[in-house]
Amino acid sequence: MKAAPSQNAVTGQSLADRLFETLRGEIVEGRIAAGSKVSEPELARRFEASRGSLREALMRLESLGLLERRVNVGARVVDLTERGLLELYDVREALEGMACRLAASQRTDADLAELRRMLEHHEQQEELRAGTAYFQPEGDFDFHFRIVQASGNDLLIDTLCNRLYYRVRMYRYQLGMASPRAQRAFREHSHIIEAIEAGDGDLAELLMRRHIRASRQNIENKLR
Amino acid sequence: MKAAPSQNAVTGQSLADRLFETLRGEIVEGRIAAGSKVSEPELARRFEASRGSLREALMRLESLGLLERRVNVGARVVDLTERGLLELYDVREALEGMACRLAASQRTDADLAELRRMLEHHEQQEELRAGTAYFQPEGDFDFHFRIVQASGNDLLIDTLCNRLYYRVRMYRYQLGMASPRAQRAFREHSHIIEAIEAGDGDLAELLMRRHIRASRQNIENKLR
DNA sequence: CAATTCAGGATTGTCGACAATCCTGTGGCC
DNA sequence: GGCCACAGGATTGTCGACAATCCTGAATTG
Repeated sequence: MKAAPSQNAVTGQSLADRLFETLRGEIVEGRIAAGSKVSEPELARRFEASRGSLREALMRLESLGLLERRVNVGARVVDLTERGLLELYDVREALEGMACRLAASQRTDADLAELRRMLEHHEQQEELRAGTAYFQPEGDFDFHFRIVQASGNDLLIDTLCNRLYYRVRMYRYQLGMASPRAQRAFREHSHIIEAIEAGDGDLAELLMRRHIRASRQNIENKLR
Repeated sequence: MKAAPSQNAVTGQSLADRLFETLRGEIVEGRIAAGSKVSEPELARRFEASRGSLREALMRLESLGLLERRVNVGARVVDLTERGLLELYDVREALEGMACRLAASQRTDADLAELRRMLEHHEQQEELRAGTAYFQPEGDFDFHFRIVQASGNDLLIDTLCNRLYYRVRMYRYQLGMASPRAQRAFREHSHIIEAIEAGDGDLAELLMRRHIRASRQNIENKLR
């Protein structure tokens, strides 16, 4: 009989991994305020972990772009700026446009079925709250997430899903961008998937870029 | 008089920073072979540093995509695959195309002067070795680097220059892609800069995407 | 002889302590 | 009153050691 295994062996991830995920959630949801300074000893006490493991988590958060660290000074949560948000939209437009193009040329039956199923699910939820101006952020998120997965490009998937999307969610949570574009966005999603089904990469990319650019324009107008 | 300051204060970077940069160079240039396992104690002895500082460097290399780490197993240098190289091209096509579009709309006199100066410099070097099939990798690199800088989008700049380009250089060094596209690439560069000067974002993006796609096609043909 | 078990060695994950550096506020000086 | 120097406290960077985990290969068994 082996000794009681640590949490490490059970979950297949290290303590630093768990700290990283926990802190990532708190930063994204704003429980740790944007722009605020984070103290290593304070967090180490709070999570009852050593500073070493915590530093590892902080370093990963830095590589995610959620934290900024300066030598001998410490780490701060990035602050949410209008410029940063618009920059995010431009990069997403480029990458998700490419994801659509690739998804259209490399599509599999499984991907298409998944996309169709998701769209029907969203349609259902959409009808339930028809008329409300509230936009389902998770539904929109699902859509973009699945499209990127269907691109089959691991580098693209990693860049968007493991890096940029956390920043996207951070802006969504904290600037609370409820969008009145619900119905229009849904139709746009539908058209994008149709283009992917048809294997029309050019059109799929064009529609996705328009979709994201419209969302960006919407935000830009609201901020002024 | 203060005590002798550590290297830290002199260069404004930590020991882990220097280890990171050194190791990054060795991986990019292949002195640490692609696909090989890296041992923390071994490198710690070699650089006469503690394992802690070295682990920090390794973690940054992981976030650069040059290393893959698995819990309780260790780190390996990523291996160079045809698929990975082609994925890189697709992502670059999307991002650098957008960089061109942004550079065309946000161009400054300083950026334009810099681009022009660089182009003339390349032209000079080009004539010196006219006829040779050898393609100046650094010149091409300069070009793409400067264009991205001129985009003014910090997220885009960071993603390309501080992440993807190290992988690009790793493939260039180790798969030694001397390209016979020298003259054609130079003309393409020239046309892209003209479009940026004219403020034509659509054209600038189109030309850059074609430029990168042609390079990708060239590599794809050579590999088969 | 092949497959399996299980110890030994090596490596990674985690921790606490020390030294170097930075920020703060207090005192002195012009 | 304003500016500068400077000490105190706190924080970060670095290090070595211990514990948990994984890989290797030899012994065992069918």
